[in-house]
Amino acid sequence: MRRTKISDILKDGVAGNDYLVKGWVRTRRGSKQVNFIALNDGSVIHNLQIVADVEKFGEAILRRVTTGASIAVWGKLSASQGAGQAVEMVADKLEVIGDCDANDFPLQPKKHSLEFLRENAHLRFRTNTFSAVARVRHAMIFAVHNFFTSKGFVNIHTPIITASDAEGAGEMFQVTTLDLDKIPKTAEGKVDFSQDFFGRATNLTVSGQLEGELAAMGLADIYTFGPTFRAENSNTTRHLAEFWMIEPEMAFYDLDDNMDLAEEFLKYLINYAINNCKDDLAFLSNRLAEEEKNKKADERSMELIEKLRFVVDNDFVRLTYTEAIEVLKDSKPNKKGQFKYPIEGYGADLQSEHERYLVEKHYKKPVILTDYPKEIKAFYMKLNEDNKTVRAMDVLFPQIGEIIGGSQREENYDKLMARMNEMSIPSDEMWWYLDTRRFGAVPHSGFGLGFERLMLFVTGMGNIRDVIPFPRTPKNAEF
RNA sequence: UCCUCAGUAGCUCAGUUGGUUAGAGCGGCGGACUGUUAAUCCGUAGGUCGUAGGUUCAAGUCCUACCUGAGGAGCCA
Repeated sequence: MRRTKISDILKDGVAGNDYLVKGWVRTRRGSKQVNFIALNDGSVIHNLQIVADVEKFGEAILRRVTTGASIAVWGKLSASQGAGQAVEMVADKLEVIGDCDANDFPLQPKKHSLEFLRENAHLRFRTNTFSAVARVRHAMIFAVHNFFTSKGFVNIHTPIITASDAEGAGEMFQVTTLDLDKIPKTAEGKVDFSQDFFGRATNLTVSGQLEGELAAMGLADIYTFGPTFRAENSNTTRHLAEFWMIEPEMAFYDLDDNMDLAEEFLKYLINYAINNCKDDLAFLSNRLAEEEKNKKADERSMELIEKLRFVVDNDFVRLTYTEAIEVLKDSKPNKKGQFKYPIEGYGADLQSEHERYLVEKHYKKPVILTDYPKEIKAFYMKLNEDNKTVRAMDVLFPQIGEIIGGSQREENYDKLMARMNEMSIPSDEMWWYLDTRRFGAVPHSGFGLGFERLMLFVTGMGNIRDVIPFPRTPKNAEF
């Protein structure tokens, strides 16, 4: 008999039919006569209840059916006599596939803290919360490719090892095969990278954008979806040293086209989750409510699915940095001195507290801020007519802040060179990037979406380390 | 990196102004129980109180340093 997944049994299993299921035991309970086994195989958040007659199987084998053990069960599906589940399986035959010493197994049939599960990242796939997150994560990965495929975008694998250290997106991890105990030095006493594997200094990528732009200057609409590495010593609930980023890059798109795409993209992804991850989202919604039940009413977040619907159903607010500064300057917290960093006027770098005020208090919906002062943005962003601001856009979400950062790119060779010189970007190393501005340059735009930040929003989880299987953060690369 | 808080049994936590043999619930183990829903009931084992110093007659409790974790900030996605 072939194994049937529990998700399939719950969806279209026929009472009276025989099935074979395999999975991991969540709990076993019962009396002298009958045992109930909650079995989960990862295909769905729900367990299948196995009913096992004690006399039929004997104590010896049932004792081995402990929390965490893997078993195979042959049996007949039937309507459940007990409350709590519609169907259950009455076992005819039961085999223990892998024993699990209940004394040593860290997971117990009870609530565990997320911190504890993080320290047991190798086992947390067996928990409701984490398996739900993992399934939603997969659905979102699929939806990303679906969205871009439907729009005729081409997925590009940009390099993970890069020689460019000029991307300006943060501290980089160095990649080397040099013996760190015997580093070859040049005559000037510097590290002699000519002896290194690539014959030059290399790093892990902090962004696929520059290479993405090259591809867009030929394929027109491309996107990347790959790992990204930042060696920042960031210790927050929304930063990882290794994360996944989606970076579309579109020829002939101006900033408005870019914003339209970003908004449509986010709404598509969230809508996809609502329609395709119902059970997992319902569970995660409960989990969130449970976690926040001790909070004051006004500090609780909106119900998860309601929150997702809200984003899908409403237009994002779009305003320029300069307009945002005016709003913030006239805001109550600013006048009452409640901001740690008071807003004086144009030029201020917006802090988290300001972004949160705009998104969570003032507009109460996602906000796209555009046209930031050039001083606080990257060199490649297109300069506006005013010579002061650049065509940047940040999409700000409640709780998580910046979920997307993007811009229209500077396609004018001279202006780009000027900006690079102003910001001391070594243009000679970037000859290949500059070449696109020499040969058939076109207006183009793109953005980067932090995949795990999207996951935070969709799942309602509070810590980015819980929406990626094996988080990489400062001092943590255990698994 | 900075600020704040925390580290006591396998897990979640309590431990009163420093004062006898450090507690609970859950989990484990043993037993009871005719269908359970994190089952219930009875019994039982289990702790160098994060590490290293220091103050004191006496430290889980006070002080210092370090380690680890969490939350916030910065950097950003």
